[in-house]
Amino acid sequence: MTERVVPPAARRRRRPTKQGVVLSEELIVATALRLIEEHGADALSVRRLGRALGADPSSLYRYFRHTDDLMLAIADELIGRTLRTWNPTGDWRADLRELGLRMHAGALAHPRAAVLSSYRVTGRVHEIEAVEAILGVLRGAGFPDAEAVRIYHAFVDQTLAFGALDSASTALPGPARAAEASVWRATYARLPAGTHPNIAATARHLVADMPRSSYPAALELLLEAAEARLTACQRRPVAE
Amino acid sequence: MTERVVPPAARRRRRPTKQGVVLSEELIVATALRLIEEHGADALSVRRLGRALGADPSSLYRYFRHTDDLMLAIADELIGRTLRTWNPTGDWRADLRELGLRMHAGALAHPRAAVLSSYRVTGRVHEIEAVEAILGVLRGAGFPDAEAVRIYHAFVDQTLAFGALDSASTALPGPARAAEASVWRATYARLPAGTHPNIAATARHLVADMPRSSYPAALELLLEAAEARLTACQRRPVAE
DNA sequence: CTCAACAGGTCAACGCTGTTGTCATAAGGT
DNA sequence: ACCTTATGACAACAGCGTTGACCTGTTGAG
Repeated sequence: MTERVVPPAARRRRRPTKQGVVLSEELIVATALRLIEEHGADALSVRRLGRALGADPSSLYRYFRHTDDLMLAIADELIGRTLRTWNPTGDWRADLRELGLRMHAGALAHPRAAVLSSYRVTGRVHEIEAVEAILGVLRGAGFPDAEAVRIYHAFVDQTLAFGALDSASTALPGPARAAEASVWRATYARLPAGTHPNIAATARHLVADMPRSSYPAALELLLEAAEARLTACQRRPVAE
Repeated sequence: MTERVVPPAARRRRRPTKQGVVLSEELIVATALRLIEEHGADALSVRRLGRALGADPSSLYRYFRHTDDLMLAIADELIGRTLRTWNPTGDWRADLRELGLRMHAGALAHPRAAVLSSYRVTGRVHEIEAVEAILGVLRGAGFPDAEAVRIYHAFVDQTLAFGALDSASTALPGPARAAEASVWRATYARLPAGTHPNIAATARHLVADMPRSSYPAALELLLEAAEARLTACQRRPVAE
């Protein structure tokens, strides 16, 4: 088969579909995001997307080689949107905290897309910008290269992983979600101290803490550990 | 439609399939796990599972209402297996590290089940046992109750989140997964220092580090931060 | 020892999915 | 104004989860 997809730069003939829509990579991604948000992750299929766009499903294969390509484009768009609203101040810890919380919030704002795209490495422009920026913050703070990459990796994966996890629970169908929320009060808080001493002793804290996301706390722990390593590095510098 | 699924307790007539197999919930779950292990996550479909069992696909609907039900049964089995092989030694840091790595490995071994079950609070026996055990480790180490719950929450969510994240990437269809692995070498490592100085400077480390899971590193960071907090608490005890 | 009830296996069909080979046509460069 | 070809449309394929209807072997009661 001859290559079906034409690189965006080479596209010139903007021929409308039967229903009068002029397709483009941007329009397709935007429509996909809208579909996901409005009707759930399951609503995203090539056929439904085609219908929503007013085009034949097979037309999309002129823009994306397969559905996976489309997912990567969606993921990159999400990264771009988040990055655009972030302006670092120079304080590495504050900057990373801010970016982490922003990415997490961004994921929660598009739960279904976040779940689908969190685990992809896109290699696209927005992602590259993000990598460059975060590495810049860490190296600027004085982390040696190897350590900077290690912290970067843990930071990014932690943020994406929690984003997907928390998105997944907010995306649960209504009743199931309510049931989950009450388990801590209804089940755990009632366990007798005799059989479950540790749960019983901390029940109050569990009920208060567990229904909320632990991402902020986990992020803080990561930043604390990173700072400790930084001072350790600076006290006794390592050869790279 | 009258209810198709009969509760396991009520099952009595063990009628063999045409190919002579006697079905059961246990056999179905075991076969599903075997399928996933032997032929990858994509190999698990109702039809393939039926074929592997020597039964008509629709027979499975006598045991599970839908595929999700089956996935949850598989997940429950996994939790059980993981807990059963963990025996704490008394060293809180080593014990948490061991449990975290075990849970993560368990998730990776059965990616599909992990992705589906990571964000659910079941409130079932195995889960309760795990909560009690982890809280016991932390409180035994000397963490005050509130801090113990905070650490527990971050620890568990981080483990589940990374388990799901890493599972999701291993569950990618073959070609997509290979593509991801090569992005760091093919795209990132080739960016010029002029436009992307930080990526260029750390390219070597990125290529080496990024294709691997960052969970072990993230876990270590969490444990380090926890230890720091513990010594801080012990130096200046807080009123609870 | 017989026999009716019914649990549980089977069959066929529905509508959905991603994907591709082929064809038609209008846009753009010349 | 023409010719090329980019790009949209169509039809078809195999595979998916799921369900309603049907058939049959097992079972416990009489």
